[in-house]
Parts: sequence; structure tokens; C-alpha cells
Amino acid sequence: MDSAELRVFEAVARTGGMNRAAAELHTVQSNVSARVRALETELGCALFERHSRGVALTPSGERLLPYARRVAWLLADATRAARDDGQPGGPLTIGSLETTAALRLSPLFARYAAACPEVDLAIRPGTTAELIEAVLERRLEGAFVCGPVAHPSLIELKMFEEELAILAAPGLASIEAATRGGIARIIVLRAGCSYRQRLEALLARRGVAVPRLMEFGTLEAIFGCVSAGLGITLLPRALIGPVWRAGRVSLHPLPPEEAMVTTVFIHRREAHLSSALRAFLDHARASETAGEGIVSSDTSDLVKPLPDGAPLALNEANRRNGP
Amino acid sequence: MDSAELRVFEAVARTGGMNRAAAELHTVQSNVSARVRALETELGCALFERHSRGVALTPSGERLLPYARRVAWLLADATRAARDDGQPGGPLTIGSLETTAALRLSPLFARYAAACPEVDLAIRPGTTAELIEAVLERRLEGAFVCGPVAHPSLIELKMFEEELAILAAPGLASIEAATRGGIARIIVLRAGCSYRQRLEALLARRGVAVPRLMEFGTLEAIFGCVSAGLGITLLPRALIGPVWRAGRVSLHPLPPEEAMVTTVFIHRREAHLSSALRAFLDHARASETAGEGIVSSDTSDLVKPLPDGAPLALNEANRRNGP
DNA sequence: GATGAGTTATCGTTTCTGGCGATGGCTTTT
DNA sequence: AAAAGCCATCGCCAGAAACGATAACTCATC
Repeated sequence: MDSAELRVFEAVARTGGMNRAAAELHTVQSNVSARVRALETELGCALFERHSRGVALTPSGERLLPYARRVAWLLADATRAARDDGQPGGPLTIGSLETTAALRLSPLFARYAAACPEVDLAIRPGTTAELIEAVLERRLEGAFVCGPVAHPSLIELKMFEEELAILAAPGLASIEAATRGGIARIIVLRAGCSYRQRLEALLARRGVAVPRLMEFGTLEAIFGCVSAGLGITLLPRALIGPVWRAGRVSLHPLPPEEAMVTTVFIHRREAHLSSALRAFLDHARASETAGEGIVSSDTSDLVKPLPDGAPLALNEANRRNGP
Repeated sequence: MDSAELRVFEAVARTGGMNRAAAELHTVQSNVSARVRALETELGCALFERHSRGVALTPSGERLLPYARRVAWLLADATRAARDDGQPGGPLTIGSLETTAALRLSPLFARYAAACPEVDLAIRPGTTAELIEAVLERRLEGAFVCGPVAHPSLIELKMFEEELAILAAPGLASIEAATRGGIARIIVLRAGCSYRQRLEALLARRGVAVPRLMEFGTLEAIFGCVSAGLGITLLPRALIGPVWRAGRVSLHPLPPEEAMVTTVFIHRREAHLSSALRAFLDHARASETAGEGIVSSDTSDLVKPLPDGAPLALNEANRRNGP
């Protein structure tokens, strides 16, 4: 078995046809057909069922396909690992929750970009669920997400400890005042994201229903709407401090067990840790000691993985609670 | 990058020379040299330093080598996965602690061998540390070891809950009677193995020193020596029950926190779960419901992985406590 | 039913990679 | 100084891989 054969196989399986695979691989159909045939005879079992509209995977092919992908990933990773000479450089694509980026990462990114000018740093925002998926699919080298994640193929580093607080219209004395009548309108940054489920659960425990949900793409818009009394929201307290001091909103602390949330940095366990990413994590550690806001006492601490069956996609905790 | 090139690279790295690698790969030295050269130009960095006595890996080569190994493993696994048609067959090599094999596995193996005659089942005894290493190195598909193991690349299924007890010469009323004078001679199955560290720790907590250690390869020899008053040992209570009832030895229970030990079945997380192994685990589950001794209520339960940095070799807990 | 578009299989030809053997340069050992 | 062992390089060649054309087949449409 050869990685070149698997590359052809994977293209055929993905495109669903040998013609399409040939076009993608910059070769001719007869060649693809011959390669697939060679692989099938080598394995002694059919990998595709041939139809008039293309091909479909047999059970054997289904079993082989994930290996073909992993081999391709592994070879790409091997190339990067061998070429990585220890000098941070090249592209580094990292994901982050929007609130974390706004609150914690600006100074870190600025210092890192200054120290490692050869690195093309890119930050992509997203929800915890989206970011975990992107890291697993290797579209991101790592991401700041809401922990704990507990996926067996991810390494998880505690980075920040955030205190969340409820934000409501100015002049309201308490959460109860903001949820009078047992209903509340809540405002979130993105529909699937950012403390929404956490806020809903929190209100549900207090017997408050959430009939309406408003979604705004920017934090400033959320501040404006909360200030205008359109609803309440849940955000890191450090983030809303300035707005609160300006008197635009009222801030309502939560009990610690509901308020505290850990932000972790995740990256693939078995992937090559690029020099760019390593330098980034070193900077994060340095920022921590410099008191720039990283709270965890040891960034190399792993959060305890979940004890359960560790699904390959997302675990329930993140589907439910994540921002 | 190609798996064939990596295969050549790995052979050169392992044998430390292109001539030796050529001999191993059934080809000529010039070819090996050309393949390595091609890989180096493709990667843009040297992989070996050439010396008069052979070659040595450069840092780039060091980084590439583990990937070469993993690609080779992955391709082998891919072949097995594609060929595995769901009918259990072929070789199945499993490791087990000797006491577990003696106490729990005979009926399971017998039933499995009868149900799956196409499988060449092989059982290899060893200590927990040895067996974990063998599974990680793919010399074993799985193993029964003393849990918890908590290695990120191993899946761990609770199988049995054993109660250990101390075995001493007949007529002794208590452990204290067997350890009079604060010293005890202990008898173990194998030097690195089987509850030895556990027994020593247990005695140390009672202020008993262990000046002498005797090692015997078979359980029957141990029973004989204990019966003759040469020393004490620690074994699963169910295993020593018949000997005790025959009056050959005295049996001394331990408090639950010292007595209970979990036997788990481990196998590689990312490896293909062969039909033979799957059928074996199904049989184990069936044995459980049939009350043949499997205690865990759910064999699919994962034991909690360790929270720490997850070393690639063995974790400390297993070096210290394992049988 | 004929036709055309789409698919894969197969064949002969061409290209070129990978393997071979010989040689040479180098270092270490004898 | 000779021998042994190592790797680099060259020319050569076989065989695999790629190519192009064609055949066979299915399906949708006319």
C-alpha cells in the first residue's frame, strides 16, 4: 500500500467519480481507474461499486477512507515538522471566542507580532463548538475556547479564568428587577455562541423564561441595546467594567459557581507543534507572569478530560454550555 | 512526500547506514542514496549527516522520524481495516496478567475459541508495565492489566474488580502474627510484577520491613512456599480460596481501600478494532451478563484519564503500583 | 426507439521514475 | 601502504505510471 494510491482513492471517494477525481488530480481518467484497480487487487477486495453516474464506496472502502485522510494529514504534518527549523515563521491561524479576543488577547497578539515578524498571524472568531470542530479538521492550529473541552485528541491548556456578570439597563437594582414577570429578553453576540446557553440555564434556574432572543454581531451594539433597556446579557465582568462605570448599564454579579468560566487553549494532540505556535504559547506564559491578565497559575496544566466515551465530534457539555 | 520515501528514510535512520538499509530493503545502496537525496531536496533540508561510519540524523531528521513510523503503522492498519470483512479471523494477540489469566480468562478464552475458530488466539503474560508498552508498540492488540492506566492513546475498559488478600502459613491468626518482629519475607510471581509494590507499600504502612524477596514463576510454587512458612504473598482472594479451604494456608482479608483492584482491558485508541478483537470484547460482555466473573456494570466505561501531561511511556502510577 | 451526455473499462503507446551496477572519493582500521 | 567500509555519482534499463483513444454501459431526453 502506498500513499499515492491512497491519495487517488481519497479523491475518487470524495468526488464520487473517477473522471472528477482525475480532473482534480491533474491526470487522466484511465490512470485513476488503473490506480484504483491496482489498490483493489492489492487489498483483495472491492473498494467502489461502479454505477453509471459514478462510484460509491463499498463497506471496505468506507473503512479505508478515514485512513486515507489520516495518511494525507500525517504526510502534510511530517513535511511541516521536518521543515520547521525552530524559527517561528509562516502562517499561524488561531481561533478565539470574540469576547476573549476583545478582552484578553490584544496585548498578547501585539507583543507576539512584534517579536515574531516572520509569522503571518490570523485570528478567526467563532463559537466554542465551531472552533473545536475547526481545530479537529485542521483548519485552525489552535483556539481559545470555553473549557473544559475534554476531547481525547485535543490538548487543553488553562489560560484565563473569567467572572461573568449580568448586564441590564441602568437603574435596575437586581437581576430580579430585570426579570420582572418571569420573562426576560436576552441579547447575545451570536446565536449559537457566547454564554447564551449559560444565560438561559441560569435564568431557568430562577424560573425566568426567555421568549425572545436578539442577536448582534458586535459588543458595542449589545451595550447600546442593553443600555436602552431592550434586554439583558451575560458577559465577562472585566469586559463590561468600563461601560458600567460610564453609567450606561447596570451590572449584576453572580454567585461564583455560576459566574466562573475557564478559557482554555486547545490544539491537536498528535499534530506537530509548530515553532510559531510554540512561540505563541511561550508569549502567553510570559504574559501570565507579567500580570497581563492570564490567571491560571500554570499554562501547561491540562484540564481533566471527561470520563465518558469521548465522541469524535463535540461532547454534550460543549453543545449545551459553550459559548 | 511519499510513503515509499519515508520507508527508505526510516530504514536508514534505524540502521544508521545506507548500505545496511539497502540490504534490509532488498535493494542497492545507490538507490537508497538517491531516494534519501530526493526526499531531502523535496523538503529543502538535510535529513542526515554523512560520516565515514554511516549516517546520523539531523534535527530535521529527528523530527521527521516519528512521522515515518506513524505513516508505516497507519498504512498497515489501513490494510487490515480494509480487508476486515466483519468475520473474526486471523491472528489475535492479547496480553494478560498471569493472575487474571488464571482466575478469570479461561472460560472466556474457551468460549471464544469455540465461537471463532478462524481466529488464532495467542495470550502473552506480562506485568502491567510490560503489557502497556507492548500495546503501545503494537506488539499486542490489547491486554488485561491493572488499572487505571490513563494513557491518552489507550482506551480502557473496566473488566473485573478483584479483592486482594494476604496469604500466609496455616495457623496464623492475623497479619500481625505473620509479620512478627516488623519484618516479613514476601513471595511474588515475578520480580517486576503482580502486586509486589502493592504488598510492600501495604506492609510499609504497617511498619513492616521487607528484607527478602522470593520470586517464583508459577502460582502453585507460591502456594507451596507460603504453606511451608517461607513467607507471605498478596493475591486475588478468589484465586486462593480453594487453597485456603484445603487448609494449606491462612487467608487474611484487607480493608476495602487496600484490597480492591480493578482489572481493565486496554487497546490502542486510534488503531483499527479488528473483528476478532471486537468479537472477543463482545464475548467478554456476554460473560459478564452470564455472571462468569466480570463485575463492571458496563464494559464500555472508560476510566478517567490522568489530568497531567500524559507522557508517551508509562505514567508513574503504573511504575509504582502496577502488578 | 434513437440519441446524446455521462460514466468506467480497456488497450496500445509513451514517458519517466526507480532500481541496478560500476566507479570513485573519502575515512578508519589493519 | 593496504584493506575495508562508507556514501555520491554516473550511465543504463526495465517496469510502472501516465497518456490518448476507444469501447461498453446507463440514464435522460427527444
